[in-house]
Amino acid sequence: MTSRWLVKTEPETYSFETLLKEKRTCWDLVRNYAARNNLKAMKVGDQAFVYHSVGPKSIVGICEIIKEHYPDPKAVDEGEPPDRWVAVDVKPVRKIKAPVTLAQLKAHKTLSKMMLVKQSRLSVCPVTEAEWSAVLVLAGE
DNA sequence: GCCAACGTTGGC
DNA sequence: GCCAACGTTGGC
Repeated sequence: MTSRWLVKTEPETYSFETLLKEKRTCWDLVRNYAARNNLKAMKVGDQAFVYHSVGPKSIVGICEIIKEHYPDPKAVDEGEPPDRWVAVDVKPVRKIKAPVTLAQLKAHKTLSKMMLVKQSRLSVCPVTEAEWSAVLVLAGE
């Protein structure tokens, strides 16, 4: 049973375009327990929307989990216990046809209830199957 | 740049 | 273990 997710990133730090170029990356630096728990629940093969949290705030693409959670190396470098913060590895799947903005999500009956909208501070959040397909519709797919 | 909402910390 | 104070984040 695969699940759907949404991960946020600041395009200046790490954009979806960079992921497309690099082909895979370590999704690290999550420092929030709720988000961390979501990372831990991710399985290989799960897909996630990639959301740019600055600039035009919008969902821009899809990535896939290729390695399940392991200790975040940067957190360990900083002296954190290895079981505290985790990272996963992801690869890009594709760019979506048209980015879906936060404003669009808020205006949508189903998507306005998304955890991304409700709990804006959560950087890794689950997406339901219904939300997943509704976003793709807005993306023109 | 401001302010509201949320998370985390620390004192009791 | 609770709650107030503080710090940080994110939307506008």
